[in-house]
Order: sequence, then C-alpha cells, then structure tokens
Amino acid sequence: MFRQGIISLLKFDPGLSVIGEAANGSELLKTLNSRQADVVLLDIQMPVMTGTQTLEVLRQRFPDPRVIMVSMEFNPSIVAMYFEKGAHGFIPKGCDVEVLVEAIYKVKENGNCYDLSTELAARLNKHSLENFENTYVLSSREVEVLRLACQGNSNKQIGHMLRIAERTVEFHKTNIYLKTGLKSLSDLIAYGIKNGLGSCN
Amino acid sequence: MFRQGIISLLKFDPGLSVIGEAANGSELLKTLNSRQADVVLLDIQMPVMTGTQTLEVLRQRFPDPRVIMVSMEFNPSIVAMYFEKGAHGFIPKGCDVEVLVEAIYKVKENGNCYDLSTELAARLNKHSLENFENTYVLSSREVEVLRLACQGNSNKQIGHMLRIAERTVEFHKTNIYLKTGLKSLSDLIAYGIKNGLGSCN
DNA sequence: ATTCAACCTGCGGTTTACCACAGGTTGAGT
DNA sequence: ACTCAACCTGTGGTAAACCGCAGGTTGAAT
Repeated sequence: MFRQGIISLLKFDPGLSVIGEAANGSELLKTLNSRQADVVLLDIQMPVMTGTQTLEVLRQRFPDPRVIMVSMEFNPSIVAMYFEKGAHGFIPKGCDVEVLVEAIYKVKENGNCYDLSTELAARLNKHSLENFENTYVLSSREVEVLRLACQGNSNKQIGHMLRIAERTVEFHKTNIYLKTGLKSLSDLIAYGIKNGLGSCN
Repeated sequence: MFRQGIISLLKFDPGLSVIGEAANGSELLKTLNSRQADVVLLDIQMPVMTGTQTLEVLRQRFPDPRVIMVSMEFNPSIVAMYFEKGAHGFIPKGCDVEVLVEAIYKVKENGNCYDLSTELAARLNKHSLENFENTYVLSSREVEVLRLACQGNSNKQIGHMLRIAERTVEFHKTNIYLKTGLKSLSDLIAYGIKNGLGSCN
C-alpha cells in the first residue's frame, strides 16, 4: 500500500520513471536481474529479509544502482551504520515527497544525501567524525548481535550462532547500551525493530 | 509520506473525498473538532500516542465517525482487541488500495470489515466466538501491561504504574505468552511494537 | 616495533524475568 | 445462591540478563 502510494506520487515528476517494484528483499534482487536501476528506494522495515541484510547483498551483487534507505526512524547510530554498509541516502518517512524527489535527484548525480535538517549534519561538522563514530555508531558486530536479539534469541543462542562466548554477547550488548543510551532490554528490542532489524516485520 | 501516498490514491475514486489528515493522534482529535468525517483511517504505528490510546479517546469523544485501523501486521489476538475497543475495520498495509477502498465503502454503510481472505474469518465461524476470545484475544489489562512493557518498563515499574503487585504483572505476562504463543521477552516486545503498542514509533 | 581499536573471554555477583503451587476478591450472569 | 471469568497476590525457586574486574588476540596504521 505504501509502495503503491509512493509510486503514484513519483509519477507526478516527469524526470523520474519507476521501472519496478518489489515486496521484499529477495524480490528486489530478482527484479534487478532483469532491469537496470539508477536509484533503489529501500524500505528498512521489510518482510522476509531485514533492511540491513538486503542492503549488504544488494551492494555485493549489484554495485551500480545507488541506494536510498527509507525509514520511520532517524537515529544517528543507525543512519551512519547504513552509510557504512554502502547506502547513499537516508530519508525518514515523515518527510514530504518533495524531499524524497530531491534526494533521488541528488543521489542519482553521485551525491550522498540524508535529511539535512537534522542534528546529524551539525554533529558531523562539529566533532571529529571519528570520535562521533566511536561514540555513537554501532559496529557491524554490534548490529549483528542486536539483530539476533530482535529476532527473539537469548544471549546464549546468539553466542552459539556467532560462535562466541555468551559473555562476549553481553559485552557487545553493553556497548550497544552505551552507544545508544538505552537502558532496558525492552528499549533495545523496540529500538532494533523500529530501525529495521527484525525477522519478518 | 505514507499519508500523502494514500491520499493521492484515494483521489482516484470519485465517490470518496479526503476531508483532512493528521500526523498523530492528538492532531487527529483537533481536526475532528472542526470537520465531520464519515470514516477515519487510523494507522496503528503512530508517533505521540499509540494506536490503542488514540482509538480509545476517539471513540469516547467522537462516537460518530467509523474507524478503520491500518496496520503492518495481522494477528488475531490484536485484531479482535481493536474491534472490542470500537474499531469497525482492520486492513493490513500489504493489501492493494482497491481492498482499502472497498473497506471504506463497506464500513461507511454501517458494516464491519476486516480482510476476509484471512484465517480469522474462518476461525470466527468454526469455533465459538467466546472460546476464541478466551484463548487468543488479549484482555484490556493484558494490552496495558504489554504496552508499558514495550515502552521499556520493568515488571516492577509496571506494577507501580498500574498499582498492582509485581507478581500480578508476571501473571498477566504469562497469560500474554499463552495467548500469543510467544516465548521470549524479545519476541513479546517485537510483537507489541509491530502491533502499534510503543511509545513514539 | 608499537600503538590502538575492536574483538574476545573467564569469574564472580546482583538483578530481573519467569514459573509452579496455592489461594483470595469482585462483578456479571443463571 | 451459585458459577465463572477476570483479576489479584504471596512463597520460593530457576534461569536469564547484566555488570565490574581483569586479561588475551589480532589486524591495521604510524
């Protein structure tokens, strides 16, 4: 329904053409086999595959199309993480469609883009980028732990899956708590789900 | 963005007119003060107020307009809960817009409506409604506990807020686990968030 | 070669979540 | 008066999450 809506809105812009749509990550990959895209709009909350996983596979198998993540949330820790994984843009769903159209053009011209009206831009200029990353951005290992936690696994199970000790999972979780400022497991899960780490949402 | 999309799609149907839109629950209530609506489309995942809370207040203060809940998920336990709280329709976002339009007409004519292609309809006919409810549908107390849990509160905190013993919170949680078939706290939180119980998603 | 960050781990110990057992209240319906 | 469902609560115990302390590895950059 969301897809139908966005597509019908994008059709109002004569400079853009929608060459395909997909209900989930694996459909997307199939579509890209037959058609070439300049820009891919990737919803973070998807069924079948998580946004993170889809992005990873997408960048590996189809390096050409540029990617804009579309999300309900806008957390610096998460936004930066998606850029590190190869995204070129990040747009919260709260934006007007005009902003989205602008972003599509910008990203198509080899630019990067995230909603500039936000605090992140300011922070990236003020403090050194590195310091910011070490303080707020989740490492890929941490994202992995968070993802598995969001999918209902216990620390022990996560440790088993990643072939690390339960203690190490706790260690990563502690760091996630520090970086995100969250305090309870409930908050952690809620945070993860809203940011697109979840089995089949 | 989602709203803009839906509205542009609904405009294609000459029998419908969109008389207003709102970004969250309290905006909705303000809008209804000045304009009368036949049907309200209420997204379950909203900022500021949860879907449940908005529905409750809406039904109290504006009993006339009929309400269709729009959600990513479709869990019998939750769907039935929303009907009990006064909703008249329930549409998953995965549906085509045609289904939504159909639903709007149906609900406007004083009918109730949920996606008939689903298992729920079958179940409601087969087993007695009462048995179904006792087995699957969350009571209002249980929903309240789940909501507070999704907002990051511990059992102790929840007990404090609802003025009941911590033990009683555990009791309700156990029942939620039984009714939903979930097993871990992570699953529980994920379930709640996806179904519109969450602080400001 | 050294430094540094990210990763990994073990040993306690505390807190929180959960569960089995056992029971009390209250209000609506027969 | 009785039933029944939903609600509430205590005791005591297990498992899971979390935390401080203390330390080891590895790979990339200076």
